Parts: sequence; structure tokens; C-alpha cells
Amino acid sequence: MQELPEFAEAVLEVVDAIPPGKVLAYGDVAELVGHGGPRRVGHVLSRYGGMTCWWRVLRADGTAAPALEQEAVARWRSEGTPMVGGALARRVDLTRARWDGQREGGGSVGGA
DNA sequence: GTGCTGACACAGG
DNA sequence: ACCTGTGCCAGCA
Repeated sequence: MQELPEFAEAVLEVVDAIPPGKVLAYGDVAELVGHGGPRRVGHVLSRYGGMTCWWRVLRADGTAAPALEQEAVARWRSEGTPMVGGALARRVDLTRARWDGQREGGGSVGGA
């Protein structure tokens, strides 16, 4: 594989593991990889994100950077990611879309 | 070695 | 709901 830094490799691995319709915050990814902080995750995606589903990674607010908002929102709508205020909002409902790092389907019923 | 910038996070107004 | 300031970590001039 590429000589990608271990950190970058771990990040891409986690992002690639996120199921469709789910999302993770930069800080959450950093926690899952167990290294560095949110800024490093963002930089990795900006550099190697071109080959990963970076749109499944957003800020803790459920929003994405201005430049990515256009692209990301389109992706979320396409993937069916839960949005706040309907599918027309530019914000994701982290309350439901936040991936726990485990397999979907969870057990909980709650939802819905 | 110093300073700035950046696909962030959190608290305050 | 919105914007602002501060802290954190790493890369780059």
C-alpha cells in the first residue's frame, strides 16, 4: 500500500468503515484512531480524502466547511442521511446519524 | 527558532 | 439562530 503515515491510514480506514447514512465528527474519528486531534483528521482528509468518503465526516455541529457544504449536503441527501428540519437543511442530525463505531442496526429500538 | 495558517471544538455574547 | 475568541496539533515559509 502506499507509504501513508500510520495516522492517515487509520483515519482512512475508519472513514471507509462508516456505513452509508451515518456520519462521524472529526473529533470522534480522532478518538477512534486513538491519536492526535480533530485538526489532524481534517488535514488528512484534505490530502488523502480524495479517495475516501470524506463527506461522511463532519464537524461536531453537524455542519461542514463552506467549501464542502455544497458537495457534502448533496452526498447526504443522496445517501439518505438524516437531516435537521427535513432534507432541505444544510445540517445533519447527529442525534441519529452519529455512528457509534459499531455495526449499524443496532439494537436499539429506539429509534424510530 | 519564530510566526502563521488550517476540511476543528468549546464557551460566551 | 448567529458570530467571536481561545485552545490544540501539525505542517510550512
